[in-house]
Amino acid sequence: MKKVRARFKLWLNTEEAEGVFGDGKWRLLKAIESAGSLKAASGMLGISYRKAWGDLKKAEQYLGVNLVERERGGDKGGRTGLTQEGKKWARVYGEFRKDIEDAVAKAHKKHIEVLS
Amino acid sequence: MKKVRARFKLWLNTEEAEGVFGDGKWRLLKAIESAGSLKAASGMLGISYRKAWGDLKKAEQYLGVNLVERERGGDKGGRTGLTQEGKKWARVYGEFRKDIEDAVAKAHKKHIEVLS
DNA sequence: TTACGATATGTCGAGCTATGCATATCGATT
DNA sequence: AATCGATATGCATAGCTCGACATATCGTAA
Repeated sequence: MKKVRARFKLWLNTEEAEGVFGDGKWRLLKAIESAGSLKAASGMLGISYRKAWGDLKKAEQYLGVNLVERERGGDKGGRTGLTQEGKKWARVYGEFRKDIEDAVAKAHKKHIEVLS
Repeated sequence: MKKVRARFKLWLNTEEAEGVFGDGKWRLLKAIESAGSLKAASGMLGISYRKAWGDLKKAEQYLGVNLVERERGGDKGGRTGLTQEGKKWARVYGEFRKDIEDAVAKAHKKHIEVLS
């Protein structure tokens, strides 16, 4: 048997929609926080602005939470930053995800590695 | 904030290929075990025979393990059942997955539900 | 008031995955 | 040897997601 590594994907659903939050949107929030704009954030993550914008809209719409505050115009064109709610979501989801990451590593050692 | 449920996806990679085993292939093994044939198993799972066959081939090829024993011909046309290795994989992966499922439920309670 | 750069949003096409369909092969039973 | 139903496998198509492209809008500073 060859050596295998475990991978996982984590996300949140509401009754109306699937994938309203997950690793991608979590990374997006963190990137927005450090970059100060949606455009810069999408560039950092290597995804299209179009997708980043759509992801953000979906998350806010279906969670029913304002994650970011947006400003249009101005000499810098505009900006996007996290609201308090957005910061909370970034932090809480990060902790949630970390717990799962640890659990996967632990379970992999316990169950899968012993097969080798 | 609306009510959210956590979902996850789990899979295994080798150095050569991604997704060589995971929930889908695990369910396939279990279905083969109870159905006694690949055709019946794919029907049970609501996936095409073509996909079930490809998934099985991929898993065996990249794990380097014979998961099933196949028989062609005969009055019943043929059959497919699990090898000892296949049964072990079905069991071990099931336990692995269960640990993660529990961890996700627990972490969801701990981190996400409190946001409501 | 003009210019600039980011937000906002629709649309078409590319890439990937699964499905449907077609065919070939196999072998115990009749 | 003829049959039957499952395995084995290629290919063309449908469906879906994401990205590229195209605009429109906004508001401060020069």
